[in-house]
Amino acid sequence: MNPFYLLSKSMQKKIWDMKWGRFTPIQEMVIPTIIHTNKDIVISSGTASGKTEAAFLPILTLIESTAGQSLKVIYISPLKALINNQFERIEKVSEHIHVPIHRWHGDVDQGKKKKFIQSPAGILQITPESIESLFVNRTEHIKRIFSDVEFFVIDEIHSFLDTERGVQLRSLLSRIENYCKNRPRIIGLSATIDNFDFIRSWINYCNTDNVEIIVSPGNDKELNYSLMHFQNDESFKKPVVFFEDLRELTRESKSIIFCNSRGEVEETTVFLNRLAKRENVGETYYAHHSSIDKQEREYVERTIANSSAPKSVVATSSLELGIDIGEIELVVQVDSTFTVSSLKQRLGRSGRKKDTNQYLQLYTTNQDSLLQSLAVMELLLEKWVEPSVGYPVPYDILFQQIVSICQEHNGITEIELINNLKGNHVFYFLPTEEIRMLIHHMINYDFLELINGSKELIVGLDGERILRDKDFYSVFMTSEEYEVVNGAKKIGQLDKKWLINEGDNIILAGKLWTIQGIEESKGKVYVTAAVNANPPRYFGDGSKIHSKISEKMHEILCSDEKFRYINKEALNELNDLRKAYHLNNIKSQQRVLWKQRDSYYFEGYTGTKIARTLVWMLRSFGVQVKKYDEFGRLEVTSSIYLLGTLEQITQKEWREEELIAFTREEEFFQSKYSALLPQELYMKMHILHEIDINGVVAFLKNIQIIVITMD
DNA sequence: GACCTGCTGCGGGTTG
Repeated sequence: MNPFYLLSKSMQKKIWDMKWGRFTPIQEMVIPTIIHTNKDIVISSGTASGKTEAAFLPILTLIESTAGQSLKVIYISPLKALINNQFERIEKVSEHIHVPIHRWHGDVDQGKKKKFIQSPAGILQITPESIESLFVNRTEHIKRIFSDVEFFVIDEIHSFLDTERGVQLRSLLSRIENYCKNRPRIIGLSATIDNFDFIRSWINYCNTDNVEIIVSPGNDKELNYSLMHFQNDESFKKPVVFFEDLRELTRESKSIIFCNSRGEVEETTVFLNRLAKRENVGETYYAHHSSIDKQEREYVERTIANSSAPKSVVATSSLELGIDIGEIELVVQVDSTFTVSSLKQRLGRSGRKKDTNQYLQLYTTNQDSLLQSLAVMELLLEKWVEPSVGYPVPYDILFQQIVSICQEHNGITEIELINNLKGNHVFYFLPTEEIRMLIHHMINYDFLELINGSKELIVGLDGERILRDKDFYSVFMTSEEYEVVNGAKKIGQLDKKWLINEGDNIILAGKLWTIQGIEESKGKVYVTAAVNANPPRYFGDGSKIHSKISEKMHEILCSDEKFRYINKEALNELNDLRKAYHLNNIKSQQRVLWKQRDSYYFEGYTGTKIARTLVWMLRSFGVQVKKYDEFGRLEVTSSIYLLGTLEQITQKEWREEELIAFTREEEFFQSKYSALLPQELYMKMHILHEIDINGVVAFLKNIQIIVITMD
């Protein structure tokens, strides 16, 4: 049966009015499943395949007769921008059917929020953090608001699977369920995902069979791609010819140029605009990243979306998720992404229009990046992406949620609290003794307080301090920043860890500035225009590379594959890297230990987690690791023979705890609330997030180590 | 050698 006839009369009329030709394949599959079954559903398909409508046409059909009276659907988005975007899309579909739609996030004004609280109905579009704020600040209303909810729609659900933010969200959904007459169905909208089992249990561990995953048939778009290498100089500066080539490439097309850091975005934007100016073209390249003022960013998004001229945006992963910037013809990636899924997501931003193809240009500017880019691209072509693994033992989020739950209940006994957590979808599996240990720790440190003859728990004084801070609602870490202003105009932000002085020249938002003054108390930096400047530095986490990427890099070193999509300079560099490997006829299951006088270089080419664990194991045997990188390449200077130690590592019975003494401060796990946990629970988090003993042993057993002496 | 994401309520005043 044509899914059209499954929809309500008003939805059918709406589709007529919008002059839709036909449903997309994903819509044809999803509509009957929502209407005819009671299942949770994950809709996995590329951008612009009509996922939102696939979910909302049938949902509106099911709820339209009663949606005027109470809240039926909670739509959750990781981005405020996406809420604003989708608001218009959903409003369009539900125009004439009296289903109210409400937006709720940090930028929505109080009046609108008040109105919703007074008469909650229809659809609520909200962020995880704003759900948290409802539990904390609107406690007396939540029962009334949530009781009739029938659907949770989670947009970009893949972005929640492996993150602390996802743990928080899933906990919040559990807490909402406690107030619902019936358990709401979960509909997830996702880019391509792997590891179906994991996403099923993320949605409903009690009944994974009831989660249907609907994957759209792959698109028939042709992918055009190539890689160009421009070796940087000794001071790691990108050569001018690289920028000239990039200018040439983007002169006639609308493109996104992805860089790996905010500083590179700034540098690239300024350089490209200088080249464009030489051709008497006006501003053509726009910078986009999180430390550029929001208004400026929105201006850039609009300019790119509405421009018919070939303008381009230079961005970090800030433009990776679904923010609408119109049709993009070309995606450029400067140096390798850290994950395959990131490259896939970025490339999906081009060729969205019907009958257009996808164009991807990779640039590399150093040898590692070349090798890594090839590895990532090859894995993408093999259709591999990093599988979801979740966020293990989330005691840090448990800490935050306990504060929030105590606030929600305004007095709860320890037994009730534990029962509540045991019924929570993300905490149920944590041992009761450990939950109790955390609660008692929180009482001891005044995060919680016992009242009513020590029977009931409320938020303690130090808990209040955390709870009343506006920083409470999000669970991810952020760094402190200065606000940069030019007169009354906000330009963006600078990382406080980066030491600046008056008179320094910086690039921000693609423009050059001189720092005129720093007002520490207000956290403000005052700037005026300059003619010459350097990009600022921002500080982030280290990178964790999946084993599969490192292994692929090693495989490429061993092979003599020419890769038809790379230029001559890239092939020359690659052959240069391969020389020693080819000369010694190294095979892909082998790993080389290069010996040079008193130094040993072991090129492990394995994942970052395994590499670090290996380093700690080596240190425990007294081997001094001088340097190591995220691909497991390490340098050792030691009289102890490394080979023997590696052998011993595979034979020993390891306990994770014994590696802790050999871990440097900066190598420990860290998250927003991790420092507030009892030591024992914190170490559990560290162990499960950072240590992989079985991984190291399996890695060492699967490889054959070849010792080569270099002189 | 990184990147991204988010965020009180209330009362009292002014403005459209």
